Amino acid sequence: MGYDFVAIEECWQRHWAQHQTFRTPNPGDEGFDPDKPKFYVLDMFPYPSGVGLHVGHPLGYIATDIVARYKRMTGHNVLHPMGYDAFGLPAEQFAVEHGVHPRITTEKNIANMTRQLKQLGLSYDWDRCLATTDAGYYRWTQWIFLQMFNSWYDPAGQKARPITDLVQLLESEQVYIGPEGELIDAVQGEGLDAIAGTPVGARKWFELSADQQRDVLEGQRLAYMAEVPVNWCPALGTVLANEEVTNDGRSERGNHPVFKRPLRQWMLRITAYAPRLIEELDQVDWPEPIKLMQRNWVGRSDGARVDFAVAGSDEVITVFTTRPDTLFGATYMVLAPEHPLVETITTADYDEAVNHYRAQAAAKADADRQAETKQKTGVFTGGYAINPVNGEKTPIWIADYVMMGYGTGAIMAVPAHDSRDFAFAKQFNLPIRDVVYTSVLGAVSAFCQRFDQNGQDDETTRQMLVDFVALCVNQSRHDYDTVWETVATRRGTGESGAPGISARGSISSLWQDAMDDLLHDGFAALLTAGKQGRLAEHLGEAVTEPGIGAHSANDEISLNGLSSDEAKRTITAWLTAKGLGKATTQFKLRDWLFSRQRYWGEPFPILHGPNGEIMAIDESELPVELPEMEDFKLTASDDPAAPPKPPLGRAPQSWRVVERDGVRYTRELNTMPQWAGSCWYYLRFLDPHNADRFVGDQAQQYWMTSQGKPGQAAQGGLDLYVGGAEHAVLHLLYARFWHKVLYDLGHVSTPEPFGRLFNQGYIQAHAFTDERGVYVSAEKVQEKGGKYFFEGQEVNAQMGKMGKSLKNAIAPDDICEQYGCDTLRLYEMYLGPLDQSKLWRTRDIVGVHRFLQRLWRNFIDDDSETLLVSDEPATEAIRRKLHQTIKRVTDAMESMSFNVAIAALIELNNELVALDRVPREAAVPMLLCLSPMAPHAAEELWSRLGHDQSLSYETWPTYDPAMLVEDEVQYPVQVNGKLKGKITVPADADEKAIELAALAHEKVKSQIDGKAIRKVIVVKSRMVNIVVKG
RNA sequence: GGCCCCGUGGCGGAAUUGGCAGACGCAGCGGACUUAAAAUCCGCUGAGCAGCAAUGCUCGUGUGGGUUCGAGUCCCACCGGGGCCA
Repeated sequence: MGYDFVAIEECWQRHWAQHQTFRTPNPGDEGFDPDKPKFYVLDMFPYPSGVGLHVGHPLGYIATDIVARYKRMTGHNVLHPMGYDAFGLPAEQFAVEHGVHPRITTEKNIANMTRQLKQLGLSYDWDRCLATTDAGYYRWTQWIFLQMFNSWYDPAGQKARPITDLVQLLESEQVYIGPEGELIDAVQGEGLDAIAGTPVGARKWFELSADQQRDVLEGQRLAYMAEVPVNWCPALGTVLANEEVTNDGRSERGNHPVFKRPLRQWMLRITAYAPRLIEELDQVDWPEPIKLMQRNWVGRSDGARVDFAVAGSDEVITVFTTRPDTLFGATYMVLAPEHPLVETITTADYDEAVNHYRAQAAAKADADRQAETKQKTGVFTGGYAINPVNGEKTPIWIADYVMMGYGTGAIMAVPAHDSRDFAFAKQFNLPIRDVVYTSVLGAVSAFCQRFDQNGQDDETTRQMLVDFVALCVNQSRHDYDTVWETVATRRGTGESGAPGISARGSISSLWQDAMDDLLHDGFAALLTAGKQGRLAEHLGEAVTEPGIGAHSANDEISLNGLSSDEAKRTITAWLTAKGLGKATTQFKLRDWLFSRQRYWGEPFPILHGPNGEIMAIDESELPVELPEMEDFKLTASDDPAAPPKPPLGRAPQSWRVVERDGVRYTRELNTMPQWAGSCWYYLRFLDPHNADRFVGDQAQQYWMTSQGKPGQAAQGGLDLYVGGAEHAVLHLLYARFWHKVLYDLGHVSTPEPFGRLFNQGYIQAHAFTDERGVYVSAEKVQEKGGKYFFEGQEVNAQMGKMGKSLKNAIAPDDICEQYGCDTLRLYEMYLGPLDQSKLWRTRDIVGVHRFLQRLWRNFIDDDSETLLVSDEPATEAIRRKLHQTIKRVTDAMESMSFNVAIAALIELNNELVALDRVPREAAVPMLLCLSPMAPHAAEELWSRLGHDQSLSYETWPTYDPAMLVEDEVQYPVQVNGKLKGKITVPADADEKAIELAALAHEKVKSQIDGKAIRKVIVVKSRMVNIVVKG
């Protein structure tokens, strides 16, 4: 009969289901053991797609399953759930095309995916399975939204607080309202004018009308409505978040064009959390690249706000710059075309040109405006601003490379030290003035100041320049006068170069090349540029590196000679003292656009009143269920100006209109984006059936808080979260934000949700294109002599991430049928390191399948079906191999190097092949070691060994370190680092004995014969190295 | 353009973190069993040179330098592939 994987796998999957082997009790439940440490391991939330899984999907699921099974055997309470992120576009599109309600499609897809997952033998606690589309789930998604709606971010306490707290602060006049509706702390008097008493322009709460009071609160809520420029995608009929738009201004889903247009939409105030989203990354154990991507996305930049007075007016242009050290080099200013001051500043002569340009800019997409390759455009306004550091009149331009959405919508342009400003200045002939020098340019500049060619030939001059620069830079010298003396003297004596320069010819020639770049127009040009402080212009590009300040001084301060960091501090302090500016931190992150014009999403728990007032639905009335509808047609359109029409606008009036106290309200017709449901699902898994609360306190505290036990995420949160790197900024950023809000409001007990994150790589596969470049089904491609053919035609082979779009998907169902899921599990893990992308090759599967067959034959006689396991003790050699294997597998489990664990088990199994009977003392631990990876085969053999219970909760085998120590150790002997021979000495030999043995080795003797032994290095139980000379 | 990650046999990949490079698997070659094939079992398999042979020598982890008694591993520069941001 042999290894009958079909029967075995069916049998054990049924067994686990019937015995609820993997049901995990919560604290307080029957069967819960409070003495065990917890381990929460989770896969990223999958979308139940209609085409089902391909073999790339389960890669992470198999890995987490192995970890879950391993952790159960090492005495942890393991929480390992699975569920579905089931709202989203495809089901809705399917509904449009086929008239099937999205709920039906979704349920069907979920059922299929569950079947596929169960077929892989994954040890999920299926009792905890959930879908974001369940009313019992999205009820709490809506509840969390209300938490945000009813909260504000207290900048003083750096945390979210109930909005009622703010009302109290306002009523008690601890907080005033500023002219722009901003909050002003009455005690601290935030703001420049607030020295004592009520700050200028600030109002008290009672001075406001009810409408004004409402507006102030709306302006503070974490969930708020605002008219903002949004990413509008007419083809999808919906708006998108910044994170859902690609670099080239298209939708991430579907690759449709996206346009900017102003719309009144729901927003989440994620920007309030920008500093914490960066800082608190320090608390989690995540791959460094993902942390980096998050930091970059949040985009903190430290700099200064600087005020430029407009000449001949009271207006002030405020700019933000990260390079206040270059302020003396600001030779013009640029406003975004939309900047509100443009009209005031523009003089009559320039009115027409400015208006024309503004109209042009408005028609362009942001992505086009930012593209650096595009030629710079702009027009002069006729106005001038006063540079606060030197009183210079600088012309004010408008240009579309400056955008209203970033910073203040105005910049000071420093063409010498910013590439975009440089290109613009070149285009419009604006002055370019050096104010920061790198060490090389600093030396060149110093040389130009001191040099007078005086009839000397160019070659000598060039050599002097090279020597001067090389001396200054190589020795980091800034005492230019002394260096100048040296070089000048040397020229007089006819010396070709100082020692240390010419002696190191390569360095000297390096400088020659660098100088040649500067001498492209001859000496006179360089000298003039150097003397005038126009080296950047001479070089032909902006010098953007930090360096040493130059040409930057006024009567009160000087930045000359200061490093860029010192210069920034100095000038910022000066600006602050003068009331002309202030140190400021800015973030790239924008607030999260939270409305979508879709049907298949969570409805907002919000009502709109007849006068535009917003009213939240009471918690007790949740959930707001999606209305039944039959017409899901999208109002997609090619016209960017067409107004968005949410499908819920066609919902029955009985749903849309709600009466409260005699007032008719209409429901919010937008729905939440798909990311909403995945922002907190890991919390619902802790207590999925709780009808009274989004998650019970006890469960939340137990599963989310680290008990400081080995293996747990030290900082709390999930102990292991596994998924693809594509969620680096979207899901992981959004979920951290929600979690922090819940934390601030006291609903969860850790500041971070995911203590440890692991990114699995992709599975790649060959993909094939025909001569038109169209992908053809990889299944039907045949190989002949290194070439590939599809239906007789030769096709091009490529590599790509497995998936539908490349037509190279392979379904796990087929592999399971042919080899069994234990083989599939082993193969996927054996492919290579989990975090790397790797190539799928179906023909390699036989390798691990043979391993399972060989294992089976070692345990069970093929003909008689009898057990080939004996109670005789194992030989010393087998016992050693076993303990080595246990160690290797255990270490590999801890580091998730499952490929190495499998290799170790294959080695052990190969040793057993030679035996007639497998000793029980080896068989038992071997099966336990194998069981996380190939659980069905392991369970079956375990039961054949006479056990009547599943091995899922057996204790993980331990190894005896003494068994790893050999009696005799082989040492490689090197001579001068090269392997020359091997010696075998007793394990307890001391270093002297090892050394003597090594020196006595015949081959070594011949190698060191007649040479002086300088040193012998003996590394205990490693190697010996003999260093000889001569 | 900036930042990050990665380059090891014909292929996927190991290498106790600076200490015998190539574990394990695939593919390939040879042998056993078989009427035959499949399956299975045994052996060989980085390259070059020398030798009938056992074996010996040399080279070898993208390239070039460096640190070190010793480098796949650390540092610098470059080349190539991938990712993120502009």
